[in-house]
Amino acid sequence: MSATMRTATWADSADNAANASSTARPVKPAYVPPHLRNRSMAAPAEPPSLVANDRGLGNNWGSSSNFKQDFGAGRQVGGGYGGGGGGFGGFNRGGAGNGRERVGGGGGRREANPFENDVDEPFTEQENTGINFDAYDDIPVETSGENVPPPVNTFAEIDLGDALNQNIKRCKYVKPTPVQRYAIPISLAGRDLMACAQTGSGKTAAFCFPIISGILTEQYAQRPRVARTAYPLALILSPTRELSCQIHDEAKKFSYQTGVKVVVAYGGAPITQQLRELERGVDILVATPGRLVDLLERARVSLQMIRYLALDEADRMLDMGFEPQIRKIVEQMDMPPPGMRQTLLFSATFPKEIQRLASDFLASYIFLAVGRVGSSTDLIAQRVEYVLESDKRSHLMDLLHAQRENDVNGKQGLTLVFVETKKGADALEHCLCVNGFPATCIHGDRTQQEREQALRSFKTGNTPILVATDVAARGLDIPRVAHVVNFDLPNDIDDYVHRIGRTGRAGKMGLATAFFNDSNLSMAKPLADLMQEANQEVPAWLTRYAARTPYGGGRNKRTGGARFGGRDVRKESSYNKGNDYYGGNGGGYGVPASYGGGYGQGVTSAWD
DNA sequence: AAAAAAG
Repeated sequence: MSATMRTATWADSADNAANASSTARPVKPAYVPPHLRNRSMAAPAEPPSLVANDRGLGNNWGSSSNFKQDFGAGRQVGGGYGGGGGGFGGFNRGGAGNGRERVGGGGGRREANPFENDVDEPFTEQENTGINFDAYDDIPVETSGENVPPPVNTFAEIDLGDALNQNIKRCKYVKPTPVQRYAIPISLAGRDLMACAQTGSGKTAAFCFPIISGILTEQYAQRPRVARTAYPLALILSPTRELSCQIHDEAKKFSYQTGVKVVVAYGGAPITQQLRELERGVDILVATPGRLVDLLERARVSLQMIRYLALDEADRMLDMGFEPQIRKIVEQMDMPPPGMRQTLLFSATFPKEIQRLASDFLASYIFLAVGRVGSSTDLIAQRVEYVLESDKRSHLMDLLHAQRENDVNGKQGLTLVFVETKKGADALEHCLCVNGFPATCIHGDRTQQEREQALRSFKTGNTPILVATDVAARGLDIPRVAHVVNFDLPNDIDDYVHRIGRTGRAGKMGLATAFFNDSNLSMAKPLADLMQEANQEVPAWLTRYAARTPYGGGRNKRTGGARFGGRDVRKESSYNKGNDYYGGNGGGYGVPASYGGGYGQGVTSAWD
């Protein structure tokens, strides 16, 4: 891919300049912005106490390098050290002392301020205030299970600790989202959780807050000191590299100045840097399954100290064939069994396979189902247009052109264009660029660096058009996507729902346009049904196609009633008896009989 | 059939 091929000719010179500078910027997770590099270099003689304050660890503790000095970095401290948490007064308020001393020993590197990057975002809170928080109140939520802790209405009601509360403020979170209102108290109560919710609903914070808070407040046994092996306390698994990066970025914000160390590991990037990060100590490890298995086999990571396990986008991971690797990680390595760890399982859909995973990985769990923020029902306007294959490109450019005319205050709304194949993505991107539309693309054949660069360039608005395969369909939270174009419709209505879910996020309106032609016949009925349910105008021609298409329309999971059939699977399994580490709960897996029929059409349509 | 992910 030559650079010129990806250079837009249409954007004005200022845009081009911005584009060039942005794309030249390295975007690896460990990237330290220049101003921070300068700062740490400019302050070599910074007094230890100031460093300690910076880490939020209280006045008496001294710098981490002092810590090393006083207690010997490589020495086994032994049982007597157990008092360390209290003895260092102020260190996380009586907490995790010895467990995190590896982290403290991390060499006194100054923690980069993860919020500094927010300034780089051209779209600031000014626009974020446009979030329609009232929309949250309409989101349907269901919980089930034994002794479900009541939801909270404000962050203040939850005791997350000062440091975390401050980071919540820095994140400008005003009010917990529905999934946070329910999931945080459940997790803080130590319960396992099976949650049906999508990214964009505030899911990441929902599982990060309790994990960070737990790491800060609980005592942990001394972590073993095997050379070059990292012992994280929490593991967060996600299906794609970009999603792992995104979770890592957020988790770093949430754990800023808490001393809790977050590390990300994923494929496609050089492993050496990740190994170095791991050696510096890790409390929370965010990873894609493949790279983690690699690290486990190299014995560079051990899971024996895991207290928290979170699986994000579990259905997606199964779709991608990760089940063997996930089972290996969770069941066949040295991870503590259910009940000895706290497990949080998140999935946008809830098919049988996920239920089975839940019964295998969770102990006495609480089930939580949350409707989408800005579900297709209300916040996404859906259009379908009949476009011949040969007309798609010019039709897309017409749309993009019209969109440009409509732009208010000079800012180009972001447009995400989904295509079926990687080759198709490259070709369309090239076509758009040649015709003066600033586009980039993301798919699995691009290098990880190119992928991250494309995403960044898109997010910042430098390249307001992103052509993508399904790598970007789920989970990625890209604010300000104004328009999702299904240039090629997927063959599965679920994929369609996920794709259009990239817009209309956080209570803002979104537009989704689909190009339909005779190669999409199998989608006619599911699409028409979905749009109908979402109170969208269904074109008469689509209704006619839908009527003509044989029932079922391909593998249409939405018509299947097997969503909750998994309950039986759970009953059949006898894991329950043997693994009930909670003792008192008598094996209640707690999905109520009433659950199956409990949802309105509009709600299920957002999940299935 | 295509996409994603370990190298």
